Amino acid sequence: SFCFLSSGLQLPQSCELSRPCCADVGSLSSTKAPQVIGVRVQLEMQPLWQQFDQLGTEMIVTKAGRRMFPTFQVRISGMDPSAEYVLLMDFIPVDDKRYRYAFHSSSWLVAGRADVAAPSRMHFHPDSPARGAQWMKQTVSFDTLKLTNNLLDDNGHVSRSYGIPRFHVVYADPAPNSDLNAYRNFCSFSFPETRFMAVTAYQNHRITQLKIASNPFAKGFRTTDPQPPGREEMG
Amino acid sequence: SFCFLSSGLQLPQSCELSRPCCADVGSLSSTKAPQVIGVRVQLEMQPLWQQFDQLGTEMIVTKAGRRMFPTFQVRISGMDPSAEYVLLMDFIPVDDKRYRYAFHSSSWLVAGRADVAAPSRMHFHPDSPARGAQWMKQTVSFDTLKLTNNLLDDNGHVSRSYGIPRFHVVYADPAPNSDLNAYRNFCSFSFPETRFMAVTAYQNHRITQLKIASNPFAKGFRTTDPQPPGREEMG
DNA sequence: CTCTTGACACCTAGGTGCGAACTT
DNA sequence: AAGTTCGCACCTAGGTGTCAAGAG
Repeated sequence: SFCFLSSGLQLPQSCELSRPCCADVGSLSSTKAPQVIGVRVQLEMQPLWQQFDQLGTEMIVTKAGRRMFPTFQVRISGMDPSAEYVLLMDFIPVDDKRYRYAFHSSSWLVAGRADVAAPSRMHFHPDSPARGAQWMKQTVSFDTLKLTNNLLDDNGHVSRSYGIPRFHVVYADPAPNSDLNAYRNFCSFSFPETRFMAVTAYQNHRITQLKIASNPFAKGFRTTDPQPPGREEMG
Repeated sequence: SFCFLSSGLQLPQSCELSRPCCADVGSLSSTKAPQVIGVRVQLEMQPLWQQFDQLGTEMIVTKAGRRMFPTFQVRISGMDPSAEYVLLMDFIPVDDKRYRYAFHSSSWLVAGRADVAAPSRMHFHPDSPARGAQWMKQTVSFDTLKLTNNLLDDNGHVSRSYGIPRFHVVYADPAPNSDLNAYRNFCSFSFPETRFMAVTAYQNHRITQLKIASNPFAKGFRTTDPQPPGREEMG
């Protein structure tokens, strides 16, 4: 019943979902450095993400910044344990449309064309840089990352647009002139179930209820009805 | 009235207080690397530290770990802005004695010899490593550092001993074989007013009152008497 | 009208000294 | 007796959705 869920949304062609994303630099130079070629990334809390995605995930954006929920967390393997990496996230638009929510049909409707999308800011993981062994040791969490109104562009027109997180693994090449081969030294990942609509207030009541049910910080809004076992505290 | 305050306590000779501390490696090889030779460190919250020191600072140590109050914070200058540094703290004994508190005279009395002091663990500043420009940009705070019973040795006999924080600036030398010249690449600092007695429970009631008056987390124990203006929230 | 902002009650998470209970 | 540990009430600091008010 959500138009954007059944419309076969396509991500930019340069990005193969949940697989290494090779920037569109031409086939001749698409070789990746050995430090990133084997990197594999697995999304954590995938069942929760899917649960949200089935309803049409909404994320609140505010001027001061609001955390994402669910939190973007990944498990990484295949790094060079002794090599240094920087981990980043940004957000890319899924389409160039803006939406409005039709309460009578409980669905999102196209409501015009989005502003020209300026590249979103890069969010460094606070532990960057660190060695591969450190990153692979445990789940990497972007729990302190905050979404703001200026997320995708500088016009403050982020909300009602549809986007998806992108995760970058950048090998910190110590070689001089390593910037000449910069495209070889990174690898990007996206997960389709993490796409979301940026909003300043929740539209879909079922999304609100799922947030309240699964985000510990929203426990104050839970009713006394016991949750189904195993579904609580998933964030 | 505190014996340890009037007894002319001396720090290890290898450490010149609040000045660069050259390890005792002999005069021939005492040259320091240019990245650390000019480093200057200034203690923050010095008036508060002095206020505590005049009463005889006590710091709670627990099994799980307890923060210091006042917090050890410094401002750094004279680093090479583009060089990488690691910042550390440890704790060194001021003497080899153990103490007990005599409530009738409100003073600490020598109560025996301390255990053989194993080297205390090193506490890395969580932002390490970082470039000099980053460290010098703002106050460097060790507010998350926690004192434990195993602080100075592994026998659990830390309390009732007298120690002082030591702060290390280590230049992360990228050169191969840099460990051969390791002594050249660091610089250590101590501040006499930061010395303290490690305790598992406060002994001097005036210390307790000053902690309550100045530590925001202890606000629940403050009486309704207004504090002298400018003395509150000093931590 | 649609959308955004800000104050608010209610949480999580964790830092305080207190005092009873415990250990030696 | 002396020293340590642990649960506790009371804080700080900050993450929730709600709802009224504001902005366009």
